[in-house]
Amino acid sequence: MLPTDIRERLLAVAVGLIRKGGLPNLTQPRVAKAAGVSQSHLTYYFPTRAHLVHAVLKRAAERQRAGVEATVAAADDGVEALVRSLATTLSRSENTRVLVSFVLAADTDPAARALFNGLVVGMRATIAQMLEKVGIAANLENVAMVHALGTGLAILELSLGGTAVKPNTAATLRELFRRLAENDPPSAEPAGESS
Amino acid sequence: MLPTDIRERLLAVAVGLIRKGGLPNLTQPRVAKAAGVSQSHLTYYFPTRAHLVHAVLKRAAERQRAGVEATVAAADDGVEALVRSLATTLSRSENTRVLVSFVLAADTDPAARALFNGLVVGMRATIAQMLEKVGIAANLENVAMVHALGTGLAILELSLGGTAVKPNTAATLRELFRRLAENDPPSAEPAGESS
DNA sequence: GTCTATAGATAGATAGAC
DNA sequence: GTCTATCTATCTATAGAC
Repeated sequence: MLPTDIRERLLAVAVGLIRKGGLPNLTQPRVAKAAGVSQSHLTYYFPTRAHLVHAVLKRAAERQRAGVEATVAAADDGVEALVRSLATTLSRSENTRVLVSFVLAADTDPAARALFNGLVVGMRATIAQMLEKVGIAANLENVAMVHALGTGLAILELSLGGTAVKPNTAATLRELFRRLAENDPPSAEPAGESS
Repeated sequence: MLPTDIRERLLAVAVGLIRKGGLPNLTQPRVAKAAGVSQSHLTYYFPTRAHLVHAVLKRAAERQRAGVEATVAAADDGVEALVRSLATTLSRSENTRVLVSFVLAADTDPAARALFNGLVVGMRATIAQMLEKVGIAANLENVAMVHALGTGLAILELSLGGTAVKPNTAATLRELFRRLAENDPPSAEPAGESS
């Protein structure tokens, strides 16, 4: 019941709206109504929609990271457990709607882009931990590959789910991990790679 | 100057709006204005916004496919040429905004989902051609992997472009192709692979 | 801090003349 | 086929009382 209690509830409600209907679903009237306050009271905490979106995405990013971090634990039980846990996380539409919201916001708002930046840095760190746990080199190339593949799979799951061409997320992840594990460390050419 | 001339112009204008500002940028007043017709005349051709979106995405999908198919030609010059061509295509924000528009529309509209379905089928066929040209097995696993990775890279380019954490799209593609080329065909279990 | 009320903008859609 | 005009709904934002 702190003074910030309502602010917290507003954020929680707003994150829920994004998770259920994406960024287009995040409107001030809807947030206010779902939180049980007047619309102008929402404005009291978040003067403009941009403020609201920024705060909500920040909050959503934390939740998103927590979700992926939870799957790190699964890596303790080996690659197959990790694959399954990851596939489950990537298949959740709610999570991907948050991702897409970031993409939309980042495309038009530099502040949102910076936020997404931070989320990505965190994601990469988490992915690096995963790879180490299952004995795959956690270098930049491998982390980038897993990150990009995971991103793509999540997007495809969201927009193809329930159709005939729906991606086999678990199988694709399994394949990638197999190849990353089998290969020698990505051998740089004679001169070596800089970045 | 066919009777369908204006309809075509409307579609062309609408695709441009999506490529420049994504689906949120596609509004009826804007399409009508940019095409130089009245808003109600737009309605004459596309009675509702859903009709418009459907027609526009269909048109955009053709353009999208054509873009990726153009990169197939690059595969004739070897993997490195293909990698560069692909990376360029995936880095174009305009192309990715079309992709994101499909994702958004598909998430709420079954008709859009079906359209995206068709686009994906075409994409996969094109990717299979690419792989064959550069001597990589064009099986389902490899095609799915390239498709998902490309999708993820495009998304990350759009939302991280110009930042410190921007993905190295070409390098990541190169890495994947290297690994796909090196590995033996994804050995199926004893029984062999069916489809 | 919290509200009611409302202004101002824009979008989607319809009516009806030419 | 093409237009003007308008209706309705929704959203963002502000004013001002308590």
